[in-house]
Amino acid sequence: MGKNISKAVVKRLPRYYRYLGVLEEAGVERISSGELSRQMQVTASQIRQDLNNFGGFGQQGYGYNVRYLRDEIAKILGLDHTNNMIVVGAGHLGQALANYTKFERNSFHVVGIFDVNKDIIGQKIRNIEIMSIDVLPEFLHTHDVEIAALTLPKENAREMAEVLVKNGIHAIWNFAHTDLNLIVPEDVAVQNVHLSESLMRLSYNLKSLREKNMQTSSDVSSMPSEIAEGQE
Amino acid sequence: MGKNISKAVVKRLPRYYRYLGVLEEAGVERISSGELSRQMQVTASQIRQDLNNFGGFGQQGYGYNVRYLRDEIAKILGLDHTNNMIVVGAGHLGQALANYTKFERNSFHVVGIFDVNKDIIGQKIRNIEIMSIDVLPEFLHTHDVEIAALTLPKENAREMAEVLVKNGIHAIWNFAHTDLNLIVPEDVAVQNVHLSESLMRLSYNLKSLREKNMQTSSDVSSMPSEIAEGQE
DNA sequence: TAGATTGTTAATCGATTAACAATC
DNA sequence: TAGATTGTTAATCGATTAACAATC
Repeated sequence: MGKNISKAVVKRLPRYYRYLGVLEEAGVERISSGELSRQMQVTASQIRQDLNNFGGFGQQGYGYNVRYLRDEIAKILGLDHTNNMIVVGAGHLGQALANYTKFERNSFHVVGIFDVNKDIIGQKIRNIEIMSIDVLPEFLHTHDVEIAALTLPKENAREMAEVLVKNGIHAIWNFAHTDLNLIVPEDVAVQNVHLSESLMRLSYNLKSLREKNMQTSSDVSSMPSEIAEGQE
Repeated sequence: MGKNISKAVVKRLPRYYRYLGVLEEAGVERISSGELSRQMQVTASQIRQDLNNFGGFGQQGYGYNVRYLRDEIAKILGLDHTNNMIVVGAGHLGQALANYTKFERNSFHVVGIFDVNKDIIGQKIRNIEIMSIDVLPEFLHTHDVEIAALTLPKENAREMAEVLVKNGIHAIWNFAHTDLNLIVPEDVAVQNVHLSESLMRLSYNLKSLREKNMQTSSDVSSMPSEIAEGQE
């Protein structure tokens, strides 16, 4: 129990969950690690290793029962009960998150939205009123909130993270372009979504694919094939 | 040239870039790998190894010039020239991306937004008109577009990815809850932002921190200290 | 010059893949 | 039972960290 699961494994779990959902919807009852590995483009070995971190969910000669395995992963991820979430920062991104109804299928329910901007306080997003940051502490003490999505500019994010933690939040979904690790005690989980950084990685990959293509095409045409092979 | 850089390194580059930006704004001229490692909470060794994949940017006995290093990383990431981007899908998330002006500081400019919904076609977001998907191919042939952000429901995402690729897009920023790898040829870069999966990882981490805390607190109180230590 | 710090090689660590005995 | 496929151990691969000679 409580075995330390590597970050790499945790990163892959939601993807397994997604593929199993697609299979279940398609009416597939059982699947082998081999077949799943083909669909997901990973090795069957990795799938079996990953799952066995949490227990033996399969059966020799049969494979895995899709519905059962999916339910087990849901439990592992904490999707077997409602997770209430607040959104702190009602800018465009915060509003988009609050509007995204599909989170609810995965147990995540937005129960409050907060902002400092007086002009938008009182507006409603899907029946959820935008409230003033001033009432946030009281809200947290009177409601059962698991997760806070933080969509503020980086200037205000750290300060707000401290307020959240002080008022009992133990999970921060951080969209601000700053690191909270130094701010937040170690019993608080932080998951970063740094969109700018994701975009930069895309830009890097675009660039390096271009360079690779230019290189290989010129290699083939202008170089003796021996050297071209050597560079491959 | 064209050395294959590991994914792990590419993932860290934008974070270096961010920290160097903060340092430059603060007027810091030079920094050693040791000092940067303290601020970023990584090892100095890793910083030096990472940077040396791309060349020797430092100087023995001095460290790294902040402005110079930042500019070099910008070049590596392709931020030294304008990257035009379109947003395909003008839902809440697509609109949030189009509204996010800070991408521009990093060279990313939204030059078009597309949707199928006739009701919103013609509306403007920051001077950028929402256009019909029907005119997308023509737009791509008459404009210089590097990147397409894909913010459609998963049902339409794959089909649209094919259209984008057919019309010359080589970089897709994928927000749809589906994998495009099988759809897209290998000279097209795909960067996934699966928000639901990120949220699930947060939920997992929250859960496992809770379990760990419960465990250690009960260990200390109820077990002989030898065993408690052994489990630490 | 002496001190500081890089660039780079070598050692360690962890994650992935392969192999196969166990077993349904 | 025979065939299929898991669970798990062992082998390989890659990434991180440590160490230190080179050098500013």
